[in-house]
Amino acid sequence: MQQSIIATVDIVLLTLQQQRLSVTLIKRDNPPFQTMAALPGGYIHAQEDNNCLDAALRILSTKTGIVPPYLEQLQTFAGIARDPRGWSMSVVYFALVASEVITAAQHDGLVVCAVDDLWHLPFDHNDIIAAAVARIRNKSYYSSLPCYLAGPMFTLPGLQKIYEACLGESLNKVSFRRKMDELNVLEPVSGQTEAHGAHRPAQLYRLKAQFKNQLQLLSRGL
Amino acid sequence: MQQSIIATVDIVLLTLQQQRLSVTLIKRDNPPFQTMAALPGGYIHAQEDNNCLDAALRILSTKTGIVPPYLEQLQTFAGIARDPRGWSMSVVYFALVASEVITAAQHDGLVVCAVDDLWHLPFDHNDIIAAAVARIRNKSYYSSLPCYLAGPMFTLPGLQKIYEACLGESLNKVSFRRKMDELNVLEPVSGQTEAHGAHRPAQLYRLKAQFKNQLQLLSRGL
DNA sequence: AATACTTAGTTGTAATTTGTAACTAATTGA
DNA sequence: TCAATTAGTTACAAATTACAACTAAGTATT
Repeated sequence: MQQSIIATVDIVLLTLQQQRLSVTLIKRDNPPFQTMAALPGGYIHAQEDNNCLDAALRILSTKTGIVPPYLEQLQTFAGIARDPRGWSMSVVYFALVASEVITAAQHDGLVVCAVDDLWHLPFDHNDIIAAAVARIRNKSYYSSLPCYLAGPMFTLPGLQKIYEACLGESLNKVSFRRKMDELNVLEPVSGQTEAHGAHRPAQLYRLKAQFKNQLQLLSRGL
Repeated sequence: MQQSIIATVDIVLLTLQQQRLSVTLIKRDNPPFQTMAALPGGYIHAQEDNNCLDAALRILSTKTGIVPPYLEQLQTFAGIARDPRGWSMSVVYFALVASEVITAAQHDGLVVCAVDDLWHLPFDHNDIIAAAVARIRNKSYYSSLPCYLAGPMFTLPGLQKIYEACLGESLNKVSFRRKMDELNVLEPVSGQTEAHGAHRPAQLYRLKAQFKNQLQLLSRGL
């Protein structure tokens, strides 16, 4: 009745490059689709991975060297059609990082591509990325999720641009600031401002300590 | 590197009994936890199940005889601690049905229990049910999801009671009707009303045909 | 048959929320 | 000193939402 199957974890690592929502791909080392760029992924190790989140963190760390501040289970994809070797199953996570983190990761074969410019990818990775983009778009309307695409410090005008890139539409300045205020996840960095050119400098903000690493919350079951 | 694992599918089959959100459990036939009530579940069959949704439908049909009008992937649970036999992984779905459907299903060992009255269940099934309840609570604020807990025909005052049971709070009559109107998923059953006692009878409504079975939409990829 | 009673459904208005424009503030360079 | 540009605030208009009071439709009672 029961049967053994191979389960993998794939991660949609999203970031912002040139104000565009982008996904991180890796050139594949092994067949099938060897040398082609695809989502970072790997097998679940039942001995060492306490759960799928651990597997996602391990794989992401091994293949990219990145520990993301935000990681959330997206969906599990399974079926006969997604892998030429036959029936397969993948638990997919999506992660958010600032682009500097990807730039700093000196791993070989990393490709960052805007999600709107993607070519045809191996497996069902186009579908998976589309699902991840839909999820972040939707959550950007009411959550602080896009903050994890910003660096450790950012200005409100800068953060607004990030939200606009996620949502694909421009936002009203006052409404945006009201929403961020209600979310209550930001704190001003006292005395710190960001000057750039002949203008009034903007106040710098950062995530409050308790929101800096969403992984801590996840491991505590929230 | 890669290793075989056993993957199961569990289903949180929710319904409304005496205006209370309730879950359907089945007495277990086999160890571990033999004879104890737990979520309906079973092994994924890679040959016959095109994807996990198919597996969920097959298991639900086999164990309860029910084909639910609404079925959605909830989350995948994995880890060492959830099963005494060791590391395990389960793709969990949640389904919604009218209570008449469960009453009509003449399968042995079915137990329907209000989610607020649950005792300690085997495996991590309490956690799983809590996640399902959180999902439906949240979605009830903006979606037509609770409609699938009603029978084929229902009145607006009756549907409001269902929404209130899902949300755990009372709703304003005018606001509720406005929301349902905006959702645009209901149609009046012409000339049909439901009389009950010495009062003005209420108009009967039903889901528009295209929303009657959400499974069709899912299999088309929406 | 008139009326009291109860629930269904609608209408009008108050309260709240959201969106916009116009203002003030702060900085640099001419 | 002032023009230019972006940051941030304030005041108000528009839209949405919540509530209360009303009308409608049925049965039971007198």
